[in-house]
Amino acid sequence: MLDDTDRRILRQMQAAPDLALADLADRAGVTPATLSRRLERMREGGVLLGKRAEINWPALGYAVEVSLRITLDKTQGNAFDSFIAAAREVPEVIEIQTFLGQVDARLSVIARDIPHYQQIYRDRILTLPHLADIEALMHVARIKDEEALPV
Amino acid sequence: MLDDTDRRILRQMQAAPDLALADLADRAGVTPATLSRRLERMREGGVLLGKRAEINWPALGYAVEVSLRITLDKTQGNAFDSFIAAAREVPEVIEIQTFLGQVDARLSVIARDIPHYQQIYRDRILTLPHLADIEALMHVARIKDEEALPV
DNA sequence: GATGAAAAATCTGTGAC
DNA sequence: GTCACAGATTTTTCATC
Repeated sequence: MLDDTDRRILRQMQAAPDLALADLADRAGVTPATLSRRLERMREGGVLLGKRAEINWPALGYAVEVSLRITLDKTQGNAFDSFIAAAREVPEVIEIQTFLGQVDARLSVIARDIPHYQQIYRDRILTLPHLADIEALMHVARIKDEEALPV
Repeated sequence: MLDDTDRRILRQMQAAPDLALADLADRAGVTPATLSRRLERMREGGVLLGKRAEINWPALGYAVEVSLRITLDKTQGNAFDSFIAAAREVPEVIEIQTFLGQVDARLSVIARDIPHYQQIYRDRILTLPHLADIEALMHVARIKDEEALPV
């Protein structure tokens, strides 16, 4: 379903996502036409989901990022679904992850500064439905190494 | 430094990252020429970091994702730096986040299946330097709502 | 100083081999 | 899979507000 050439393409694409097709083709050792066809195949196969614009939040004035670990009160019907639905509506929540086990979810929240974070926390997080427990961690850095993914 | 037009562009770009420039220009209510110039300005200003290809790991055969919460033994010199440096070298670690506080870092690890995860965990995670404590959470879903970001 | 229209340059996708 | 080309897209130029 996916051969070494495809993997090489994906690897190069992670290492240099903004490259034009011709340059990416060079690096992956194929011609642009081949690359174009393989990308199309991977998009159709659902392996390649699309592109995402990366925004530098601190540069935009959002200096603070906090990771919240959430446990829900699951005694009521669909606590999970209504919690997620409500959390998605909070603009400052930029990421939601859900888990199997004792902890139910993790939210990443961004804010301009600490007072702004406090305000979001009180007004928009603590008011989310079915909360049982929250633990907060102040974020320092996010590191991803695009060149060493297991493609 | 960043006006409403820029914000509108960023917002539309998050909502539909794969759109061609001309279509994006339409939605943001500017001409392609203006859009091109403003994007360039935001790239230079460091607000826009670039585009990133999104890979569907399960479709690629990586069905398991685990979130590891790491506490380090900081009694030795630069535990932090050497831990991060070593973690980056593990291909299956697709994300590293560091924190201020009692918990030091969070790693996202992907694996083909549970036995494969166990193998990575034993051979590549537990061998990382300066580990004091690890807590693992099995990942269920990752949700991001690009249409409700605080741009 | 930034914008819009149109030309110029570049890039992508398709068909033939 | 490759080559060459047509079509589409992006960037730059130039005049304008």
